[in-house]
Amino acid sequence: MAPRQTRERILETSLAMFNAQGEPNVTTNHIADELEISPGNLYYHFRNKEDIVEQVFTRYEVRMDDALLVPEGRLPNLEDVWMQLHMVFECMWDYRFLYRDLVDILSRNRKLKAHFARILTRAASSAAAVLRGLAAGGILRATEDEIRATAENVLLVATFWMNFSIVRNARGEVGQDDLTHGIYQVMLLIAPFLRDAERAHLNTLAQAYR
Amino acid sequence: MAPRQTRERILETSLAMFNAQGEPNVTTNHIADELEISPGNLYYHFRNKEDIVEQVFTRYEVRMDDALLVPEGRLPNLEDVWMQLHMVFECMWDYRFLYRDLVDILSRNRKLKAHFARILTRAASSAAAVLRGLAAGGILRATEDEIRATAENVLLVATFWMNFSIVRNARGEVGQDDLTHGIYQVMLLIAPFLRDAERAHLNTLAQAYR
DNA sequence: GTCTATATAGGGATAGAC
DNA sequence: GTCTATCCCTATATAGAC
Repeated sequence: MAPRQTRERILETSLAMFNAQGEPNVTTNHIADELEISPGNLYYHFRNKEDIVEQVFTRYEVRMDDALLVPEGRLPNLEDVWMQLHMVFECMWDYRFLYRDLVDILSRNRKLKAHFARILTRAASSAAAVLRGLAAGGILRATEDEIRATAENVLLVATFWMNFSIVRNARGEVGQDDLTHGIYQVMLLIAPFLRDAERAHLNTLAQAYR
Repeated sequence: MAPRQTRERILETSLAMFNAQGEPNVTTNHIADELEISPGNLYYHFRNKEDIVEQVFTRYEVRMDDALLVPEGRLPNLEDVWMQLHMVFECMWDYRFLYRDLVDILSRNRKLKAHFARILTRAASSAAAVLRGLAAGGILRATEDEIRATAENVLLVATFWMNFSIVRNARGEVGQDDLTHGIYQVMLLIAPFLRDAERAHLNTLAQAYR
């Protein structure tokens, strides 16, 4: 088979298996079995398991960098926030293995840790910029300190929302519904600072997910 | 050596090593080495590694159950919230290995998962009760929906604060200072609902940790 | 590019002597 | 209660044939 294709299949299957079973529970042999190729073949394409994780991470990084772009040239509105949260949460969902064992995965690999920290920094800037934009547009009222603290909480809630869902449900899997709930949960962080009309509207929407 | 003592030493050392290196990275052989006992001896006292984790978890559970007790017979004030957050965060710190790899640890053990879910449920009740108490005392103003959503975010931020700290600092360890920052971060979740005087006071205090 | 076969290492766990 | 010795199994990774 063409080299590109096998390499690509390994990456796709690895991602799927990491997401389904958790990265620590997926071995190179499991991946090879699933693809019906030999372990030796897998090691022809990648130096080791960590190499696979790194390549998958790189794709995640590109995707998340895109999701974090803030629309320029105009002030953001609540619809923009909504849209951006969807982009970000869908990216997190597609690479949920990373978030499931975030500390463990990053602790084994300095490069990944540095890159993830960079993404968090970008996300913090993005969140703060959007909040400032909302304030400038009169949609939101908050001091600079409140904006900074809220941006930090937005980051934290978004980053660990899926883990929270998994851990809270005594049984049962986490699905796309929980993601939507997470988006609302993030919106509710900024709700107290919204103009009355917008806050009332948001609270009505959020009823369905409490 | 008396059986109680060796068993006790195993539990203490395991906890220390789990916290320092992460539970997935600590093997039964490592624990035995550290204690300068034989692996066979360790297995005389515990059926397997999971048994050790369960026993350590039980102690965590007792401790957290205590920290989540809400003072009865009077309305809570902000000082109570402050104190309780300290109790809870110190407990989380002492058993931080559990939070570091929460999803992974719980996914391997249904019993632990059920117990942790129970603790989260208790914590949610506790948080909501305290917020309602603050509202009843006129310290805070929020609708029932806002209280519910805020309690959920309090839970999430508290549960994953340490992981967030670890992951955000590109390098360097997490220490007790970060814990204090986490407590402020939780307080800032409820700040928007506080009476003006209390909110101003809190924001002043929080300056040091932004 | 892919396979088979295998080397190496380590972790979990037990048997049986002391 | 503790130790030594050991077994089993799995995971990573490589060598060399095809």
